[in-house]
Amino acid sequence: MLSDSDLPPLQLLVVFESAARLLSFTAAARELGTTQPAVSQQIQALEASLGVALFERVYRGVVLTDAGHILLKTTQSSLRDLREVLQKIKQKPKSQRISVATDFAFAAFWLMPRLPEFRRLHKDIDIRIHTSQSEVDLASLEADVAVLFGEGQYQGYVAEKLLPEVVYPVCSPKLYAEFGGFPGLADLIKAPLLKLNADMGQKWMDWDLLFQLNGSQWTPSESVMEFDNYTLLAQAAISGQGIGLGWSPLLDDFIQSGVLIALSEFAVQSDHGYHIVVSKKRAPTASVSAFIDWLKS
Amino acid sequence: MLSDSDLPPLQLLVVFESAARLLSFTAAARELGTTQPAVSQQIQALEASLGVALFERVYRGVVLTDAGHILLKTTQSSLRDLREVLQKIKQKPKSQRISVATDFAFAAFWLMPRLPEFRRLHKDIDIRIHTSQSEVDLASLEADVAVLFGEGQYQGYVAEKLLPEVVYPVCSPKLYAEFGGFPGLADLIKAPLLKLNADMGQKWMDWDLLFQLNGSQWTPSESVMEFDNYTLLAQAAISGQGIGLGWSPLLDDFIQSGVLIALSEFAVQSDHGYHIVVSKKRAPTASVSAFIDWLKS
DNA sequence: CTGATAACATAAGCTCAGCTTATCCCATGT
DNA sequence: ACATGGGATAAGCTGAGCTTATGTTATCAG
Repeated sequence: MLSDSDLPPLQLLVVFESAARLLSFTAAARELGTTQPAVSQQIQALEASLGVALFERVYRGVVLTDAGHILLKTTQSSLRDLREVLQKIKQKPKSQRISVATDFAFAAFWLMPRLPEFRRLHKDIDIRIHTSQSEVDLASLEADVAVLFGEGQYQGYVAEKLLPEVVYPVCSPKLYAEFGGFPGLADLIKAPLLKLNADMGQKWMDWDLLFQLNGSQWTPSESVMEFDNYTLLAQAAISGQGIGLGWSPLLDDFIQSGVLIALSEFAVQSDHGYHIVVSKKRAPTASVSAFIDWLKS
Repeated sequence: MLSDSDLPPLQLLVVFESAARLLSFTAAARELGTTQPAVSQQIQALEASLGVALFERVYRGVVLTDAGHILLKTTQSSLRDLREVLQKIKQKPKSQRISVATDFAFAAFWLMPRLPEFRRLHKDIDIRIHTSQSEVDLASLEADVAVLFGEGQYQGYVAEKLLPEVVYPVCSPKLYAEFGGFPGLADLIKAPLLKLNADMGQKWMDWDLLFQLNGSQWTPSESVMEFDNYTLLAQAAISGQGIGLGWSPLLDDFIQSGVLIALSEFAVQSDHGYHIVVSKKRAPTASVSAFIDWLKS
């Protein structure tokens, strides 16, 4: 239904509005950076397409007809509205706010503690974080960038390794002292072990694999506490309820501050890790690139 | 302050609105009667001029960005407003209402009695009459057409003779009977004479000139009543207060109905008269031409 | 009264914006 | 693996929209 067959070239309305406001084709030409004959011909073209006189030519200028007055009123308001919305759009670049998708653990232990630094460096960039306990669904999520744990293979996306998966047992200093340390792997199972349920689809390192990679065989400890949520597991470890698996660099801050002790001699590494993932369909904006550079630093 | 340097070419907004509504450049091209590459390039030009992406290109089409949504809303309302006002202007041609300038006498005695007939013949034409007792000031009056008494010379205007000045004494049948008729000019001055003051700038026939044109010399009657307004003079004649000068065809209706008696043997004609006067600056519209044709009939 | 001035109208010529055709690329569906 | 749809891009053409030049008219000033 809406089509331009019933509209004259709209640029003619811009010229009309200027001439009608200034009541002079010569003045309009000056304002529009063109010439009087151009304005004269364009007004003529507009009047011809409408079949209505918009101006009455008088000595040294023009005056508006009734039809001209009516058209001026609407044209001025429409042009004003359009100018305002175009100005609004230009002032709010799409790249000013970026959305980041990641899992809960990375968001909680790594990103959130460090985000103030990014914000200090980039005051004009607003970060919105989408987190999920389960595997992030990239297809339905329109994030600008994702930081995901895994192998780094996502169809339609480019993934770049950010952090390798380095895992080691961690416990509180209190528990460590209570058991007199853990010189060997076999000593670990004397204490309660904190286990993350891996049935959420996440390919996380677990105790079984850690023992294998350390050249030993995992035998279930008599006391194993299971968690669905890594943050709860970490809290349990901090409060001395058992030994958990710590992922570098998620728990680095706790280890550095002495809240947790890393049993680094049992550290293992896999080919998994956290990756920066962006869509192949969109070149990253300047803001997204700035965020990615900061992640890598 | 308002200038087009801050507006993109507005035709781009027409193309944008179609593509945004249909969410497809190909469909927009069909609607606008052009081709998909043209639409693609125009949208790109618009996005480049704004520095903002308005569409996200997806499989088999496009979706709007936030900025695109904002722009669509305003563009649709502005285009709708403009379409409506342009339609309104086209439907109400300026030529539907015409303004006629004339003097009071012509308006009162000739035009107004006949106007219903014109209206019956032209139901779509609205007449607006501007009258004046003094000489009509054409320069400041923006009438479409004027009917003026005079010689027919007006700078910047085309004048066409409508009615010659034919003047004769008139009186009421009562007065005529009271004086037993007026066989000769000399008999006229036995009765009171009604005189129009000519100091208004109007070049009207007066008693002096009428006597001269009848080969006699005007000697003031003992009883002369003067009037500034011809309608009052006519009323005085009708009510039997004296003999007045009647202008054909202004008083034709009264003579025909017997309200007044024309002393036709003393009728004179000058080179003055009523003229149809139109501006050289404007070709008459169809309505004005219809009115002029009707005047002549 | 004459000449100057301002401003719109018109004519003719030039040029590049806006269109076209052709082709490429990609995602999806069968 | 092939077909299809739809946006992106390149290259070429043309006429809309501009320019310069000139004509016309009304008004003003000397």
